[in-house]
Amino acid sequence: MSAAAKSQAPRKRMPRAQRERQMVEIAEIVFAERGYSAASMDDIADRVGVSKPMLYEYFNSKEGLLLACISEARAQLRHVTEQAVAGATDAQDAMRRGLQAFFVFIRERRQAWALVRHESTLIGTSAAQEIEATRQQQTDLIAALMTGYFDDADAGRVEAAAEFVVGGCERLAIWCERHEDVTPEVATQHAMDLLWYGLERLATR
Amino acid sequence: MSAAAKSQAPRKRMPRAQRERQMVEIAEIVFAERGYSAASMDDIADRVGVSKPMLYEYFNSKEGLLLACISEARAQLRHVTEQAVAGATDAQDAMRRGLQAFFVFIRERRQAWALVRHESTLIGTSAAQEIEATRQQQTDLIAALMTGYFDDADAGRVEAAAEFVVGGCERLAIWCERHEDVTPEVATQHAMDLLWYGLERLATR
DNA sequence: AAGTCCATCTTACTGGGAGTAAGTTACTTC
DNA sequence: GAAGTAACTTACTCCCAGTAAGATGGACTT
Repeated sequence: MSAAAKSQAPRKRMPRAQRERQMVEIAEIVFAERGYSAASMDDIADRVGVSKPMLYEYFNSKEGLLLACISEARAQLRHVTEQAVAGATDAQDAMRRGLQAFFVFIRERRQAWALVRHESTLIGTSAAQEIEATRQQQTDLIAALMTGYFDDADAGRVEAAAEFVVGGCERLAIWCERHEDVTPEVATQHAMDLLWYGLERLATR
Repeated sequence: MSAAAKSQAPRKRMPRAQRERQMVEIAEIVFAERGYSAASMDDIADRVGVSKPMLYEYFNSKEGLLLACISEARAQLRHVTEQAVAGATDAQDAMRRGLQAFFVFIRERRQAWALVRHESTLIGTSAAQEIEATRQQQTDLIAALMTGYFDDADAGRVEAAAEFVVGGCERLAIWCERHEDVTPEVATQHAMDLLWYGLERLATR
């Protein structure tokens, strides 16, 4: 065995929970850098320093592993957004804080965000559902916020608006990635400008 | 060979262009119904009534075939949107017509739309680029429309708004799929309401 | 009408990665 | 220190994307 063994610590055993966390952590990196289908379970297993059947023991399938990664990211996103909105004084403030939290999150956790962005291949599978559930979570948060702060009783309209906001922010976040100079603050400002006052005031004819 | 042979016409030869069209048509169906990764090239080849290497001869790879499907859909979307916006009288009218064309398109061409929705697996690959290019196309159309009709000289703001609109509409379209009763007209109305006048007028505190 | 050319098409394979069966090792507990 | 079990491994199978090499039929020439 070579003298310069990379992590030749004789492969310690570790409790399931800890190993799972480690696997998810590394899988997130590999999925994000190679893409879901190009990533191989053998590769992930190697990097974790464990054999492939362990991954299957804990996550059942490649998709199950992806799912765990997405769930993790989703929980974090939920947490930061709820925290941010909690102290808001009015509707505009709440919206601004929520948007800001989102844009900060996706900048700080690019890899996790990439998992959601580079949607799964898997129509009708649980991973696709999990990604949709993440959006649903954000949509619900926004819809609840609107229902709390706004007068409009039309549920359809509130839902539609919430969906629109989620989709718009997702796109805007991707746009931000192409423009290094656009900070979360600027992104938030753009979104608020549009969302709050609309396009009408810009129209000249 | 069975008497009830499904399409036992002795497998006619046909010119490349025509065969390609047929392949794309069938691939679109199979990708949409099975999902990209679950769809197999053997299956597609069978349904076309041709052997697998023909698919590779014409499209080089599975991803190449997907790419052809997406390009096709993209061209169609571009066409209907441009046609719709062409006769507009003012900014609001242009936006409304464009949105309407989009929502009609995705209702009428669900399969094609599903290809774009169920994003590829393939980070950094040409199929992912092609999907992004489709969004870019729509973003550019909207940005051009805004630049033509609005006063705002800030390019960043116009781009951000266009991105937001594209993302919002994409989400709204998916929301529509879950609500059979939401017609393209209603979807357009929701989008216009939000986009044009913003949320401010709804806020009560 | 027979020969030549090449686009269309086929059979029969390789390689790689997802998923698994069955067995092995180290830690805990009595 | 023996038993029991959680953590782990080796060594496979099978499926599917992609390919090498060759067969076939139609169009065009002479």
